[in-house]
Amino acid sequence: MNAAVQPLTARGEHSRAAIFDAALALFQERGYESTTMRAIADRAGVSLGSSYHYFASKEHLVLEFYSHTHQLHLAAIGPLLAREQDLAARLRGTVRAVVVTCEPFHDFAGAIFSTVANPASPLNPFGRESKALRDEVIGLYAEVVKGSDMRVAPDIMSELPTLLWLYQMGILYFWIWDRSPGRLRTLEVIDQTTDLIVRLLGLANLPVLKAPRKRALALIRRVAEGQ
Amino acid sequence: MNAAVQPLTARGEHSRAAIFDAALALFQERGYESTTMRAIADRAGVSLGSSYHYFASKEHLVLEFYSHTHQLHLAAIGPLLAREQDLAARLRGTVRAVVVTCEPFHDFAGAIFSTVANPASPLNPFGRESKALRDEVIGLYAEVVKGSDMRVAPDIMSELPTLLWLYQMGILYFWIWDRSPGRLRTLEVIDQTTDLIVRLLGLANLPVLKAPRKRALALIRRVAEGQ
DNA sequence: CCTCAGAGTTGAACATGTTCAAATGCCGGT
DNA sequence: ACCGGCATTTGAACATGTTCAACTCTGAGG
Repeated sequence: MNAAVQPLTARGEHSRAAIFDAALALFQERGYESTTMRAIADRAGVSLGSSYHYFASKEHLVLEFYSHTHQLHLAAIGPLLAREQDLAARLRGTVRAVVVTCEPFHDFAGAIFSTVANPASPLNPFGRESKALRDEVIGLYAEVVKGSDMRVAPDIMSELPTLLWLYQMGILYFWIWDRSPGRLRTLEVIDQTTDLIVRLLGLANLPVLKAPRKRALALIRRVAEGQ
Repeated sequence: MNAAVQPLTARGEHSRAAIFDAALALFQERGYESTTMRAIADRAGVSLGSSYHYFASKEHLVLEFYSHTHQLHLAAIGPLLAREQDLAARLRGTVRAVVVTCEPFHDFAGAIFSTVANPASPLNPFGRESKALRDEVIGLYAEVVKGSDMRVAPDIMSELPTLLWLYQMGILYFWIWDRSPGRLRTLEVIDQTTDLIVRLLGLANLPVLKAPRKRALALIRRVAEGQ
């Protein structure tokens, strides 16, 4: 699998965009598996080979799709983060916006999660190729917390954004399976879990819990240090 | 994808076993992706078509592999469960045995997890085809708890085995990524998390925590009810 | 020994992700 | 106008999971 090429001319730029747009449309219409690279190339008006010139594999089209939805997500929560100070509201709004933003892609999101979980896949969330995007999302959660009026101790803060990113992935996995109308169950679970998280953060400051807190943090660091 | 056939003669039984053995050996030697169905058929001494007669797909070979390791796991923990009464020890031993049993397959376990996570895959842990095995594993964790001297309230007990099954999957996912020598990090994490779980179960009985406990259980049920 | 139903087996054919060497288009320099 | 180099494009060829219609084998019944 050769690395994909960045377009250097307007013509190339146009081709690349056409390929991605075609892929996005076809994924939505027919799902991930049923969309063939040939069909994508056809709709984009390019040859099969050209698709591979700009995207190293079908999965890399999905990686691009991530960035795409991430941009939509950022746009969706901008106003909220600008005005709201309450951490629970910021967190709830941010995570709700994730699933709302992804809703149009719900039907094929499941297929995508499969490749995501594969350590061998370029898309896997811990991998090199997805690092840029991962860091951006983790950074976003850092901002969600820092922009609130909640005071979080430094030792917790150093792990919290990563934990929230993991939490968001868990919510997404739940959402994939959610068949309830309007995906209401996912929204409810988000409301309850974000509330729970904020409560726990409040409790963590109690002096009584100093020892357990140290223990928990050590465990979390131990788990996280591998990456 | 047609359903696979159960062998009805000794000859068929022999073919089926040869195919599975060949697949297992090749998966270990070359990994999942690099093992082709043709190579499996070759080594098993049957034709390509025969493999599909007994296993509906390459993924179904992996499902069989699950059952296989599950049997190994059961055999490994039998003595422990028979003699040990302490819940922490039972749980630690059981989960440790999972990763120890799976150790020979570590290199290709990652590839397998990918298909597992895919809602469209027959292997996905919530799906119909893996229900039998899933129920067996959940049942095993029920036994791990019930055979201990720990008293667990009925409302918790009704969710606990499923939660422990989920927990085991989380450990396996961590184990897949673990590159530490002897997979020591995974073992450490198991020790600490099983300890944590048992402590939490102890705390859950405190009258002070009655309300939060009800809330948490309601949330868990809400999350679980979809399946 | 013959028949036959059905279990078991086969390999060619197909679909689709991927590779690659060659062809084409484009542009700055002369 | 021509050329050289580079970006871009192309589609045939390949690898591999999967399907399927035809074939072979086996054992019971007569």
